[in-house]
Amino acid sequence: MAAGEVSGRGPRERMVFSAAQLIRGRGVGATGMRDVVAHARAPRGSLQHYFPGGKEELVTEAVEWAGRYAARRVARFVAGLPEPTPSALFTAMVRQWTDDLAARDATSGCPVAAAVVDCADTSETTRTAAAAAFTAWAAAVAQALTDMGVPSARAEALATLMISAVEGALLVARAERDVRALTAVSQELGPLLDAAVEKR
Amino acid sequence: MAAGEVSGRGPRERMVFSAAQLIRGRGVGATGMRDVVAHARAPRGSLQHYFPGGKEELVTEAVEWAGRYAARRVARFVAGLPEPTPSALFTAMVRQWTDDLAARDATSGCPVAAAVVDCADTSETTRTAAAAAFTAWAAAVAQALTDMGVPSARAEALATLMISAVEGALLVARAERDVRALTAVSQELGPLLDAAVEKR
DNA sequence: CCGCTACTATGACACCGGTCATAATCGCGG
DNA sequence: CCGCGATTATGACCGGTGTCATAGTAGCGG
Repeated sequence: MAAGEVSGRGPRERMVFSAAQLIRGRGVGATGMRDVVAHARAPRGSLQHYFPGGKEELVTEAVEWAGRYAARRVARFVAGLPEPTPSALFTAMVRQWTDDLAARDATSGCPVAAAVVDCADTSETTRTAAAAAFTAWAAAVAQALTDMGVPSARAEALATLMISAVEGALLVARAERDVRALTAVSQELGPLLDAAVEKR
Repeated sequence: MAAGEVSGRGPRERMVFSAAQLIRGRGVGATGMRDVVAHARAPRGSLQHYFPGGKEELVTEAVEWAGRYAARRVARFVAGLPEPTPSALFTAMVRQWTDDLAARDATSGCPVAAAVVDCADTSETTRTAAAAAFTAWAAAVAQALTDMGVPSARAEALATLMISAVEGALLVARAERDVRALTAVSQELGPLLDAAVEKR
């Protein structure tokens, strides 16, 4: 979710990416299809060609994309860790967001969160996609935790805790236009996470 | 935030309440002013009379109302606790949401979160109101924690952690139409919270 | 009854959104 | 060059939005 890269491969992929980008900034309702094609520098006629399901399809796919992205990202984080501890992973996750907030003046949040808020009870398929996104993300985190020695029973619960904390802190941080909440969460949760790895 | 009470005092107060109710369900963008007056059973003409600032004013006030409500609620929770421990307070906070989700099939979230997602970068005043709402809520929690013996330095950080965790878990729970995330968060965070009270 | 303020009623306006209909163009195999 | 499917272009439509203008009513002090 770098800066504003739009040079992804096909027009279709670009549109999905742009949709995610816009949604996470203004919410689903305020994101128009015309805005998406403009942002993706894609032809407007391609909308009804690539997304015959209309806006709902586009939004859903943007959410799915975000879920895959987050999951991939976790794997990359743990790979790049000096020494893999749960708290280090969590710090890395948080840092991604603090960097993102700083880079764009806290004008963007998480697209999945936006989709949940705006579509959870109007579009069943979008809601399901959001749930899947969270699940995929959590699975990646849980996997990383078990690899670090956390009993798999707790790993899942801790993964949802981590994701929930990040997502919530992101909300607060955006409202306050201050990274404070994110760093606080990272700080306070670290010890708890590390304490969960089984000593051997 | 009981069920669907609309019999609050004046028409103005009812409209603010209804706005919060609708916003937390469908988001700000999808909530029309006409919907609000209908839900509040208030005359449509009263809109421009009571809220000359238009939708922005109404939304902002709904957010402020939600913030006050959450803060008040915390005080009531701690008052009703058998024995006041941080984990017990957190469980009570979580339970309020699980009950709410169960009562309405997970069709509603937090109005403040919705406002952040939809208005954070379009309306400065609404964003500020959301920040104030979180701050008020956190202050109430932090106060409760210090009363329980948590050093005031950590109390603030823990309060934002609690709020972030609840808010994030609420998002996940709504997406999954399952209370799981909320209970997991409550479960995992409890010991950490209780460990923060200073033994004397 | 008057006058004044608080409130309500109602219709119109300008605007914008997603979607559809229809036609044009491209690109390539034959 | 033809044909044909994939893509793009464009304009229109319809429903819905927030907001405003204008007029009406209610209630009360004098």
